[in-house]
Amino acid sequence: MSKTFTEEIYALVRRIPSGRVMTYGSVAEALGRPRAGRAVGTAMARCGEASKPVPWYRVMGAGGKPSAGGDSRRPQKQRQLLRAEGIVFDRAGACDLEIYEWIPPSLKRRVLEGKSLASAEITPE
DNA sequence: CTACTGACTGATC
DNA sequence: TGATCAGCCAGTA
Repeated sequence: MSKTFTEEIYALVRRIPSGRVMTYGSVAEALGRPRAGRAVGTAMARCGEASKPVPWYRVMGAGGKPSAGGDSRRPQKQRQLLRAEGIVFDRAGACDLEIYEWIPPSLKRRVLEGKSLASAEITPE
């Protein structure tokens, strides 16, 4: 039970289906720490050291735009990989989270029980 | 234990 | 539309 927050992040990110994405903030929120988006970013920066591969490119900034973080080529590569999964980006280089953002089943259930099910219901498929 | 560091985010300018 | 500022966080030195 001493799984580190980072490991939980990797586990969740690995569950994101192809063609779907999550934001740093939503990942943190899904793990019970709505204000830990920054820590999520730090973890993604080291996902290469994870025991199993992590689809880091399926995690982007809150605006639906790929994150930079120093390397200006990463966002480009990220978009390329996501487009290969069917995701479409607008001229500003952002995708519509209302369509592609994935809501973890466990969290989705909680949302439905609560009240606002906004984006949780309009997810495709 | 304290200090510093980011692939964050929303508000401001 | 783009740059800056100030909170928030877990991991690392």
